[in-house]
Amino acid sequence: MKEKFYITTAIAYTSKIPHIGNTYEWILSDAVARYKRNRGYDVYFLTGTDEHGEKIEQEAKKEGKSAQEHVDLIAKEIQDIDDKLGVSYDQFIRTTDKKHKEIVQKIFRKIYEKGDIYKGFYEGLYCVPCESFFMESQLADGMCPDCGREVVSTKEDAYFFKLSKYQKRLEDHIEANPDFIVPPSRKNEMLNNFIRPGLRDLCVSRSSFSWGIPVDFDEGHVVYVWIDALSNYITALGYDPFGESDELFTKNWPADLHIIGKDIVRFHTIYWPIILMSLDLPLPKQVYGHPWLLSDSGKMSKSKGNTLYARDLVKTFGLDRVRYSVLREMPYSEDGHFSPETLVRRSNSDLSNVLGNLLNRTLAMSHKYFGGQVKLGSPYEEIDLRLQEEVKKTLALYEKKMDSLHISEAMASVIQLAKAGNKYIDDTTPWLLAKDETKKDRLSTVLYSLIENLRIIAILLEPFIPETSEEILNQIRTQIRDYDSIYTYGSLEEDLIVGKAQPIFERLDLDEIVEKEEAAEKEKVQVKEEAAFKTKEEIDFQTWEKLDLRVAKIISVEDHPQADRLYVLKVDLGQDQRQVVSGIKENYTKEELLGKTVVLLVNLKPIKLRGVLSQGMLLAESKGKDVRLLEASLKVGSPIS
RNA sequence: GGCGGUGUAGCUUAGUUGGUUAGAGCGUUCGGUUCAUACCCGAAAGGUCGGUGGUUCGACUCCACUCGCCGCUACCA
Repeated sequence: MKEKFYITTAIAYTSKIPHIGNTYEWILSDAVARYKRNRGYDVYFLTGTDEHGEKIEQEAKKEGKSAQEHVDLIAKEIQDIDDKLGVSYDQFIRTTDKKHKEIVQKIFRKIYEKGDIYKGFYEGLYCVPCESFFMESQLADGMCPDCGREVVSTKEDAYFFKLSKYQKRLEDHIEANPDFIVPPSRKNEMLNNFIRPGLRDLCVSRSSFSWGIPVDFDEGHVVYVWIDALSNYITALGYDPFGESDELFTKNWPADLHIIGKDIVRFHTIYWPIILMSLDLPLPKQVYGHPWLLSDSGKMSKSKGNTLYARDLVKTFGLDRVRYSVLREMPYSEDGHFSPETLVRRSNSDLSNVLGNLLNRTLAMSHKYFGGQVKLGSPYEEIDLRLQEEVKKTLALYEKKMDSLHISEAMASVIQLAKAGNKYIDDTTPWLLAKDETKKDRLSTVLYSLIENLRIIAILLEPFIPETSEEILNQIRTQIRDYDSIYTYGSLEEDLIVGKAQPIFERLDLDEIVEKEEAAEKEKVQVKEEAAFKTKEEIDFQTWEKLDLRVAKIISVEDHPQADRLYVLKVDLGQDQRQVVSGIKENYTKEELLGKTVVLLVNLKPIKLRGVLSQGMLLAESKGKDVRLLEASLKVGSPIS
């Protein structure tokens, strides 16, 4: 009987269309899932979407849609991206699925009945006009930091999860199972920052918004999104806390591997295990908090305008180049860097020059010398055995790296084998053998070795570049494609007629691509700017007249004593001087600011910012993180209208 | 400011219990080859392992301090 392997990705949050950095996780998980299948495991691969929460409710409102319409649309897009990336999931779960919602309600009730969830009060300081809660530390002189008015302490009903009850058990489990959280740096982070200092009871219900799964025994409360989202790993399998769970569940739980981003390790290694403990279920065997794929200019985000989308990349470069390069650029534990340039470089060097060319020259020679006929004409010689030794070494290294999730290094080991093939050609000089009729048999063995080598390489590359893997095997025309066959060197059929060489990866011109990308980028930015041109609410002239703007000169600049991103400025208004706190430290040095003539909104209500009084606001143009002060040329103190 | 992470050749990086000349790929330079997608093969140059101090017979590896980046967070009127 095959051993099972249950692997999951985090479910994608459906507030926005994910970029390549988000998408990376699915490719990574897919590579692991494919590898495990190849190794003979009965793999169940789950992915999906996380569709509840206040943020989604707001996002939908902004677009004038209902929450359901919004998530339907995004979930469809996400599934489409998965499909276009060749992600071989077995199930795509949505947290708005009826089944999921019902089971989450049962889970919540089960834990409540057990006494691990209790009803309490969410206490906070509330500013009625602002409709906001604040913590003691957020207050400005005991007043609302937003409007300066009084706040009242309020209590709101809420449910809490007794995390502390399981703290010791969790800590013991993490320590007894060093591979439970990988990489180890993440494990230490969890223990030192969260678990050992003590877990506080977690508020697991919300009543301030409604887009979520209702608590079925208390109207007005919805289940906290993380309880909702994390449960997907068992609801997808048909877990039933009260009755009989589906066979899918009994077979697959506990999960063998949760692959998630390093930012949500906390939820998966603290909250999730405790939920499972409360339900008396076994814990997942491993949680891998993978690093982030950063665009060359930093973490990808829409506001920076350097966003790359998987589908665009696939369209431009083809699926396997994208899969290959994101997986290859990603280290095991540190963030990786990605850009179209790195893709092109990687594709040319590894895929075209090393792999593609090896296939091409091998098949070309086979046809030139034997009409494509494969034969093992003479016994292996020393050099052939050395190549076989290389195969054996590669296999061991590859499996070790794949088993420990060092994907990029596993890939490197296969490319290394392709390089060994290229070297083997240079060492055996088939074109010289071909000139000597008596060495025909020797030549056939050389080519047999090369084709067998390629067959093995193709099989090893399947988890990363499935389309190309198949294409290589097709060109060789071998039917022996199972992973186990590579343990026995020489599984390749004899008397095979290989196909004609077809380039699998054309070389790409970096300059050309960059040019194209830049042109496309420009267009995109333009479109974005046009789309973004929305004005704020109209105001009447009287409102405008209320603004008192004056020309001011900066006469001193000091660092804010308690906030490293703020300056404390003194400005001269002619008849008066003012102190203004401003967050422009990232954009201006002290020297640059000193003496500048700028525009100040002088009748803005004064406020203390981290203890320092600020009497007004400097006007600036801002685009993303780029902030430039408006400079005036008039006399200090002049009003502006 | 708080918490955490990180700093190895021009670039991207490996380094799993501290042990002889710190590995690799890309890039660069030189040489070779022609079966091949002007590709491949070989060689070379390039690192005071951020800095200082300590533990040790011995430190990239452990400890302390320090500098530089990054993330979360406070704060950006």
